[in-house]
Amino acid sequence: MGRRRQSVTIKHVAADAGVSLQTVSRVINNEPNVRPEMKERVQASIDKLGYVPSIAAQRMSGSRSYLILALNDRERTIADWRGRQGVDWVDQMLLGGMLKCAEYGYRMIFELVDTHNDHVERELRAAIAALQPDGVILTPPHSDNPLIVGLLDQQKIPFARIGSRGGAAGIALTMDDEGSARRATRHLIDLGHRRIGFIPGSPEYSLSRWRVDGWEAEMAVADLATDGLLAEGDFTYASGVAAARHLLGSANPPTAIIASSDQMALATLEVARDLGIDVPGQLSIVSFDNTPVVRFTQPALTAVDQPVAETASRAVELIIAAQRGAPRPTEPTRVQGGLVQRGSTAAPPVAVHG
Amino acid sequence: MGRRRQSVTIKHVAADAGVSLQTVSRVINNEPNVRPEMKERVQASIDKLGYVPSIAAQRMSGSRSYLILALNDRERTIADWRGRQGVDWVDQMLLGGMLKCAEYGYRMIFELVDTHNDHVERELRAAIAALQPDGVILTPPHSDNPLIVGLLDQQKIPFARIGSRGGAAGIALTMDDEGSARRATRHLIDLGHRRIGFIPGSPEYSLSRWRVDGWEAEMAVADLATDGLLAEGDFTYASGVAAARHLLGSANPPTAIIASSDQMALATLEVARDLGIDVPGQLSIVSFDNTPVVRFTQPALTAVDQPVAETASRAVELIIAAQRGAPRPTEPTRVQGGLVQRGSTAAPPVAVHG
DNA sequence: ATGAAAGCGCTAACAT
DNA sequence: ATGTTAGCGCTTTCAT
Repeated sequence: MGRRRQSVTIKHVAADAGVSLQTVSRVINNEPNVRPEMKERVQASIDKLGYVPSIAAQRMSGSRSYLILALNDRERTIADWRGRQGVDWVDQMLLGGMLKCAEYGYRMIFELVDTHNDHVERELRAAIAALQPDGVILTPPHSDNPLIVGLLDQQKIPFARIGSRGGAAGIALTMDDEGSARRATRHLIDLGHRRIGFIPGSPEYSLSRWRVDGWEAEMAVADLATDGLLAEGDFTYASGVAAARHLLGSANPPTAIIASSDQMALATLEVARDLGIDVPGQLSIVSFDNTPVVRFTQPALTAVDQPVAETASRAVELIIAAQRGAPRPTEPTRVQGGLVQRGSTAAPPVAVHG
Repeated sequence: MGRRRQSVTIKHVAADAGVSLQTVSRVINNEPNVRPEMKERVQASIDKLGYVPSIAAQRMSGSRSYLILALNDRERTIADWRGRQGVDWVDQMLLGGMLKCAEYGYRMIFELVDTHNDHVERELRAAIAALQPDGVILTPPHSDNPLIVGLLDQQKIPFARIGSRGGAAGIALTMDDEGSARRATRHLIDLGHRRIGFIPGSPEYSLSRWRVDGWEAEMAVADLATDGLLAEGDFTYASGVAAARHLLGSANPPTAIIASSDQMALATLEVARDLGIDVPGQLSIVSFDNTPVVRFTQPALTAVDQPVAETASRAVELIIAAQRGAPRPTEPTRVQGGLVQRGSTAAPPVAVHG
């Protein structure tokens, strides 16, 4: 295919309005030092000609690229897509991030990078060199990858770290994991549960720990023991099966289980079914994520809703603000999720004796 | 934030290798007229310095942008995201399209455009002017929108039309809707069904008609009547409820229903439950899409799997080929889907008499 | 087979 | 408040 040239350029607008290129540029970028009447005249020409600045040219002259790069873990994301378990993390990121970008005239470009690869840094460097994004959004586990964080910091590219409490660099945002875990625990305690088990996520994710912290804190407040109630998990269905078997097969099993992912909650439900344990009659289950499928199980699962879209949206806003010179927030932005109550939680079975 | 300059440019590489900019450019673009030894030397410098060409600069000088624009319907896509019904169309497009793009060094940018808006053309023009994409992927209903198709054709941008049989312009790809409908119908006929109802999708989508065609054709082959068996639908749950009520409430109701979307199939299942009709004992259901949730219903739904990822992948390949001068395919590319059999289909109830 | 020069569309820096 | 100039990083001419 032949070369494609811009049909309407800043030159055309300048000629049409009878002003210099610079004035047009000033109008486009909302810069000061343009008389209102001048601005109007230029805007009229822009509208008339249907002029839209070329992002490539803008970027070339040292300005913004109007591109925000969203980085997700390759392995996990592809597994989610292929698995077709209805994991809608990416959709929700697009919903929040892309739409917010559009409001500001930015675009979001999605990129997969493998955290466990030796080439992470090279991959990221390549993406940055090729696209010259104005900002980067990191999701777990990238958010706490020192190689990635260090590179971005060094290159002075504003970046958001979703699911991280941050540190010296970047803009940290969390979905209030500790608070969510506390609310889930509180919900179960309020229903009368005393023995509440917890299946954590992969230790590679900081948020896994925070959720455990939340559960422990709320249990402590209610003066409830947690011994033998913390299983092991890594977000996957398989790990959920093992964890649920472990918890439910113990001498003094819990009457409620909080799982750090829908997949593990689904696994817990399945294990309970296998063991002839009625949900929610004999066992209550709360899950994390609230992906679409949890509404279709029998019973539907009570779940912590992760505000992914809202968080992505905030990340975009914060990046654009940073790009415009806003100071780096000192505290992590905490976007609070909700607890959606469904059929999997109820009062515990009546104790036979004290 | 200050201006961000490319850290390693073609100049650095040229200096390091001791050649002209031009030679480096030739190596990058795999152009002829470079001695192998020269090429090696340049490549060594590129690797050493970690050089990656700036897409913006490449685009500026009249070359490719390495950007492919995927256009989805705004209203529908946002509704899917917000609805959180597990519609994973976007995920599957990314899975197929993005990964294929990556293979060729391209990026996919996702954009929402409102087909029903008077400004479609302006919106699209703006996106094209801003991004200068090397190709565009259209999904229904954009694929058959004459305004969009016309604009793209006129601008000589290679574009794929998913879910369209095409016409004078663009590269048409279908998911073999007619064939899939035939296979679904055949599956039910083989089980012994004679009265098979059909709930079509929105008439705004050409593929809705093709599916009806497939069903009618297969019914005709088996010498079965279709009178009173075609309902009305528009893909939504609500329309599915109305259609299912209509079909199941008729004097001579079908023993099987094919729904053109999972949502309508879900609705049919719900209506059957309300009416005390056992699935699959008294009624078989086949759905279209095979989104994640259909595995979690009771019973799980037999479904036509739409090869979205594969189709997006093919679209990218065809666009890149076109961009490199390949002739436009004369026939639509047909990517065949599969029929996933689950618990919602079985033999019809035994007839009381003839 | 290689190099030099011109220019893509835009903005930063410097005039006026 | 507006205009002029230079140059971003690269590819396309057009030399050699």
